[in-house]
Amino acid sequence: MAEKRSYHHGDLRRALLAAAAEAIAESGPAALSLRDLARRAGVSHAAPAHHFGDKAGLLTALAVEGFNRLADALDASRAETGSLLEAGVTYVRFAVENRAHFEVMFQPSLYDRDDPEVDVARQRAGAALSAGVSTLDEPPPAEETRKTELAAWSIVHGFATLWLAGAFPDPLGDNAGDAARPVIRRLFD
Amino acid sequence: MAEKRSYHHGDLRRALLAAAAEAIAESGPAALSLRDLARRAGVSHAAPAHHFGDKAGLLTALAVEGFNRLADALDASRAETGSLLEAGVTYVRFAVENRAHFEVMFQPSLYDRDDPEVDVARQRAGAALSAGVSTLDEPPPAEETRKTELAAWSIVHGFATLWLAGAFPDPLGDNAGDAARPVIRRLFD
DNA sequence: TGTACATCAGTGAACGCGCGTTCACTGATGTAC
DNA sequence: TGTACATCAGTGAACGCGCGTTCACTGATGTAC
Repeated sequence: MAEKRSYHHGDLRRALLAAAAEAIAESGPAALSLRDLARRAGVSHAAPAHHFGDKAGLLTALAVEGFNRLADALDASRAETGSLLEAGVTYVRFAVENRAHFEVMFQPSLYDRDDPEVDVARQRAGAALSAGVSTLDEPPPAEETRKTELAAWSIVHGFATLWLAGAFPDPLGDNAGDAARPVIRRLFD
Repeated sequence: MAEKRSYHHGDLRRALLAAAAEAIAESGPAALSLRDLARRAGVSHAAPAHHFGDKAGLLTALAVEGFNRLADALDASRAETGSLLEAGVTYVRFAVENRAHFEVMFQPSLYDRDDPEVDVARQRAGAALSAGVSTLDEPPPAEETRKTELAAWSIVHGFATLWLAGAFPDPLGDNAGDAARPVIRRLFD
């Protein structure tokens, strides 16, 4: 865990973000405390303030990281499959594999939604999402494109959210992406 | 506000639930404290414990109330319109009008998900949701029914969640239900 | 290659605050007779 | 109709705890010469 023991951590910022994601996955974003974070990272309790100022600053950084990861995943999916259905599956998989980031991203009261870095990252993700609709075999007419985007976004976001909340009564297996595929497909039949 | 001033409140339990919904709508479920609740209801800080034990107990009661309200709304919608599309609109409207309940209901780490009252209320809501699918003009074949249910639930849940999070970049008006209608319709075209 | 100095990351003690919880209490209500 | 008593809802003082924040500090790193 702590290979080199020195006064300076070396990469504390990254370590704190990772610790935050871990803590949030366990107990939710609101239960997070900077002191607990410092404990997890093995530094003094005042250290996190050096990098993020306060909790909102930390969560802002986490949101930026999350939106960028989502954009990366969607771009990669589009490059590989060129399929809106698979982009949707990717979205669901992202949410489950990056639960903490996902939860923070869509709870903007927790962070500084007007932060310019957040804005850039969110727009990247939004563009990656929109690009997926153009990959449809029969792209909808222009005036319908927006509704299709919203419908696609809603169905994958809803599925991911319900899955993470444990809301589905019957077991759907342990792979959220695979479970989502036939459900999302109904939108395009 | 406080018409009759007496030692006994009369309906403190209900007043506390209403105060909780108000506080949660303002700052989220995690920021809720029993002391703040007592302040809002104008009683001593130790009073809430009499009715709910602790915070989880309070949120459990709120979740029960929420699932029952949702079931009531869906049942009423089905009785009036017999339309799955309108049931979806009702779901979205419920989420926006009962934001605090909705947020708690789908964050089961906050309350006692195994509470028998919660279970009953949740099953009521689930049944009301499923019943909507049978109102489709062309009900899907049996083996497809479940996927249609999940798709319908996902799209309305996702739309509601994204709306509440303020995630939609462009303005969609101030009526969530009306904004959702054409989006949900895409699932049934 | 060596020295001096500025900069910066992280420390640790101290503080005040709101919280949940406990507990002996008090005031109101309901019931038995 | 009246009295005694049990029950229960709500009180308020007290406690210990983890938190965020502040601040003088210390150790490591980088840079100028």
